[in-house]
Amino acid sequence: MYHPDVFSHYGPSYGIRTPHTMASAYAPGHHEAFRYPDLEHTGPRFDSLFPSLDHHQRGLPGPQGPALSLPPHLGYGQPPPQCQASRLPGNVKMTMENIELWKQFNAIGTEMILTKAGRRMFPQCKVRVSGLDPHARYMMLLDIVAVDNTRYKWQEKRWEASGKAEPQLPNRVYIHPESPASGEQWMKQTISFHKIKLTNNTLDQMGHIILHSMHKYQPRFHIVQANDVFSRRWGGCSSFTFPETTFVTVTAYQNEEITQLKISTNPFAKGFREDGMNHKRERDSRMKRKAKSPRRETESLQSEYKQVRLSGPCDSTLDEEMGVRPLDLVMQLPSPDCSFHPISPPATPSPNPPFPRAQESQSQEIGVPASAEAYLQHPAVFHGMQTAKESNMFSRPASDVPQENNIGKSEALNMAYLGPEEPVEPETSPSAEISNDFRTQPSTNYSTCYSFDLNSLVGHGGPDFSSMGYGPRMEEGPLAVRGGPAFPPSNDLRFQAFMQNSCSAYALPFPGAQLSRAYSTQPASAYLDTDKSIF
DNA sequence: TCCCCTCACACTTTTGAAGTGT
DNA sequence: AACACTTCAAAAGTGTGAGGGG
Repeated sequence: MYHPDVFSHYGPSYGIRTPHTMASAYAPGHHEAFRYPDLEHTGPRFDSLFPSLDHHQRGLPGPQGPALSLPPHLGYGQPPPQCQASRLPGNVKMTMENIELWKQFNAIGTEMILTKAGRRMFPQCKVRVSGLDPHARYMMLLDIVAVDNTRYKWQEKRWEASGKAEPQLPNRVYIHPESPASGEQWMKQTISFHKIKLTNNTLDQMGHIILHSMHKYQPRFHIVQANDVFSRRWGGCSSFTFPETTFVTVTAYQNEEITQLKISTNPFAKGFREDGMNHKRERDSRMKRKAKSPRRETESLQSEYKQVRLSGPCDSTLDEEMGVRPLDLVMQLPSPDCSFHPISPPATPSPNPPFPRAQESQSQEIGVPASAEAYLQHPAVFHGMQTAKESNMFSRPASDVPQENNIGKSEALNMAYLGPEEPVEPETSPSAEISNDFRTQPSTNYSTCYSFDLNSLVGHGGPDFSSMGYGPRMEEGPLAVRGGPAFPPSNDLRFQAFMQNSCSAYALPFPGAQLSRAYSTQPASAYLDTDKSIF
């Protein structure tokens, strides 16, 4: 599990702390929350964020309040608080491109492998969106949240609850590498999140998504209107989940059916198919021959290999892409209806069974993009880099910010759960100023990562934080670090996944490796302490 | 003893640099 | 010289199964 000591390289105030008492707002049996005292003492700063919630419901309590879990409104148990950004218009829809494949897996009980180095998801998350403004720019985010507070075990050929879940890990958010792109671009192609990797390595520095093994999770997709990834202005956001994409994390497959389905549908596992060279039968006979005569084995292998290649092994990539499935693995599935189904209340946690067979097959828009909101407010926290207090170094004092932006939030929250089909509020024109900029909301911790313009970063010697209201003005120095590599004055860029995903896409002058080196050789505090003249 | 995790392995696909042709 | 296409080696993505730790 986490220990503050092992995260020291993230800086002194990076706080993964020992779990404290459970938030009283959570129902009994819910997860044990991490507490972030830095945030707990924020007091009324957060009040305006959730005007329609009573204090005890907010999960963002004052000093005497219940424990705050961070991410504060992840997942299960209670409705997450309303996102401060407006929702995207109601006609924004998302469909899962390979939903049939997901359904096949879900019918059995999807398992996803976790490895230390990170393992890709299969099936992959491929979505399509519609209803976006073709000219506006959007970012696509994905995060993975625990579905319930239960740890599972594989027993008697089924998943059974085996106790309470491990404390939640800091939620990492994957930003699609093509973000931001115009609505037109997003809508004309399948959006694939295939590069996401899952790990059980709590010390992971590669930016992979950290999950616990033997737990149940679900991916969430977020569409955020933003002109660029560093923009200070964020427009509306909408979030979506697909019930079929729920999975249990494992370090080795438990369910033989899942293994076989993965082998038959994942091109990389082709070698383990009946006709594959890595099939058990092949391997066994190879081992026997090898034991007899190593040299002849090699020759025989080569000839076999040629034959297989010439005869053309079965290509299940085609199966997947053409919608053709191995007959023996097709399960009885609920009728596909992937139409958009906005605004569903969060499901009541039901630890068992982990995979209800007849789930609705609609995407569910999370009217409230729970952790996405928290992410946008405290991205670095989600990346395991710093506490909100730390990220608050560049935040404007709450008192400096007008309060009127919260008008209408109460209605928005109610609508999010009561389910009107109409958009919460009219969307601003893409070319117009995005008025609902929750980064300028009171009580918001401004992101140090995305909160300056790329132009200022590249062309003008670095951002002017003071003019942005993010903190002390950096008088000197563009990007060059004295005696070290250049990098933008944003400690959040230490999030390597972001760096890797963003550098090429945004043509940052700092390759991921360079940034990695820069950050790995400097304690986080060095980047945060302006006295040390890093910038 | 059991459960879960890690690692090395053999196989496959993907990626990108180098070479070749137009 | 520039571009498009092909080739090929390296890198990366798979499940397996032995072995180890708690």
